[in-house]
Amino acid sequence: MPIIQLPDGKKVTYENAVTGFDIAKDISISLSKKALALQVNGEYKDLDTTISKDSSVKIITLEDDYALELLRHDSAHVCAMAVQELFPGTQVTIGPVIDNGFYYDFARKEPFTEDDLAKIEKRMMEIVDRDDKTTREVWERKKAVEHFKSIGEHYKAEIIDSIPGKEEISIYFHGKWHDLCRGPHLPSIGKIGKAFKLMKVAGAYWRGDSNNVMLQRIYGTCWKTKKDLDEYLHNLEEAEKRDHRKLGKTMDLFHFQEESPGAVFWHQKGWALFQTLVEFMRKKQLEAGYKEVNTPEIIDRALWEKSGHWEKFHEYMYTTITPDERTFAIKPMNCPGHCQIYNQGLKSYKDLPLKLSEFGKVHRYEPSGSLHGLMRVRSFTQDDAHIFCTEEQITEESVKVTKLILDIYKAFGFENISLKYADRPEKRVGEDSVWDKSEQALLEAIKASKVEYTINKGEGAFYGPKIEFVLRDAIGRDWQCGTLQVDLNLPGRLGATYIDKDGKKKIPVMLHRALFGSLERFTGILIEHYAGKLPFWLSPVQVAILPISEEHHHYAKEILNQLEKKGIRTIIDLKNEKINYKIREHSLEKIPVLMICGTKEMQDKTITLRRLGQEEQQTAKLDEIISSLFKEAQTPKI
RNA sequence: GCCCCCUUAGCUCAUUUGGUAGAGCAACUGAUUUGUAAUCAGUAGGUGGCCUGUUCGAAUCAGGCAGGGGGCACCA
Repeated sequence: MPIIQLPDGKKVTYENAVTGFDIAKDISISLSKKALALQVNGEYKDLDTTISKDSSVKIITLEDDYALELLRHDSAHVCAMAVQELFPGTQVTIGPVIDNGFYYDFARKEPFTEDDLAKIEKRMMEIVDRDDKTTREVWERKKAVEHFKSIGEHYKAEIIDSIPGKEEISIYFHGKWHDLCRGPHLPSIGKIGKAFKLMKVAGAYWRGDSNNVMLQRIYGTCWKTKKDLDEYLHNLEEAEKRDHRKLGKTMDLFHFQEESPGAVFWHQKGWALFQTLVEFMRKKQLEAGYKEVNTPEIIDRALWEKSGHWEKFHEYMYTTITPDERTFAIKPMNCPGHCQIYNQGLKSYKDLPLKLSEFGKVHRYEPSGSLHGLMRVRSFTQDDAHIFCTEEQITEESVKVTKLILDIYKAFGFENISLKYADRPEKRVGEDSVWDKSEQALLEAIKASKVEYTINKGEGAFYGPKIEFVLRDAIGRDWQCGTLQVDLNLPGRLGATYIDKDGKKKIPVMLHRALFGSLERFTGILIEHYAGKLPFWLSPVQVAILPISEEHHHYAKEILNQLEKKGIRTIIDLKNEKINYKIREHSLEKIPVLMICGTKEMQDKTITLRRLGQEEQQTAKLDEIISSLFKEAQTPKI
């Protein structure tokens, strides 16, 4: 006699065990038609699940958020069905739900082509029309393994083998087609509707391990309605428009070329932006008590052996052999260099914390397939610093670093920031007592920042725990930028010491920290965040002066002169073109301020100003406008 | 690094099955001297990523290399 409690608090007593479908039907016929699945005592189940014990039950319909997951999961199955109908002999592996859709990994010798994708999608539509009923069976493990082996599904058999003994092996049938699956699923395939689309084929390693064979992954997107699907596709197009690689070209900021893969050729405008960032960071760091230094790009292999980098990372290091047959490595990190500076002269506890910062250009031979515009390069500038301090100072310094990073991010309009905290991994160096202290210190820093955080258990570096700073951009993408790591290893290896109060030599703790990480990458993030429409202070060209006709050229040049005196980055357009043309051209270049001058302005010593993306104009006295733009050009206060 | 795809004028892109390339914008020249997102006309511009092969003939077919793109793996 199960008593079913519904979300509105109502309790219904049944004589016998009931299915979710029965419950829905008892509530209303319309609900039974809309019902997709169940939530029984918080767990999601199939609609036809039999309930024999007292339970609280919610009927899931398209209105629930969870419905989207069901739709996407079923779409993955339909994709697999379509593939196996069209390409017999293809083995299925896994097909989970992901953000915005699903994927399914297949094992097949011949690659899927773009045309195949269209065919598969068409077949999926037909399968949806067929509207096969879904049923669930629980199989005995051995039988399941043998069955899947017998039909040539070796990957499935392997998956079943690896499922923990306690769990039951559930097989879902959509008509004749069946798959090992945890579920739950929609009562019938037709319920997924047609708001889905296959997006792309890609390679993916079996079980995510690069030692394994490569499977073919088909990605798809799936939504509740056609409108949602269209909106998603539209958003993708919009995101493409702000791609920094595209904008970098059209805005004349930088380029790459094949002779130096993964290294940026900064054009004048891109470099102006880059330098503005550096200036800003330099100012903020000096204010925060950092001492800026600079260390060699190329250092003898021996030092990298001592620091441990050679052993762990030499395949990612560029090296060079000089005519005197010495092997040098081009620095992939700045920390050993900073340790050398620290080591000059005897340090006292009174010198700590010592904060050495550097805009250090580092080179890492990243795997070719990982390169991606400015976001992942082989040669980049870190806004790096190392804080040498005592164990007791870790907390205070970590709090300061966290605050500095958060403040700086906010200056760029990144309000949505989260932290990832990673604690001790299995393989590590250092005393557990020091790990206790370091982890504690980082956690305190996080709590003091009052920002949302997640814990990555066991994901810390072998030399210490770390915090990673993640910011969310204007279109909701997350970027991991800043990092703060406690290092219990390197100072000892490189012989860093200080004399403590008791007169004894001790090894300092080193905090590695980067605010943006790679300045190249951060520039890319900024370009995409602002969709190329950089704020005035960052814009490589801040003002374009557009005279109406030739008789206004003289006045325009006078304005240019005054703006340049104030350090405002200005161009003047003396082309023999109509004002419409000039406005269009410089708007497309995303110059934030256009100054138009004609006869009126020339007579009144005024200027007409038009801001990017706005149609309204503002006419005012020249000196007023210049002084207000000068203020706007200053780096933001934090 | 691995899988798939791509590489044609400065940029964006055409050239259907092999018969040695074409447009728009940009550039240049001339006319026009213009009031808030493209004035008109003309000129010039290409070893079709690179190499090798098949063929009477290759942008087109095959092989190799490089770079790029989408993923996977990697990211001290």
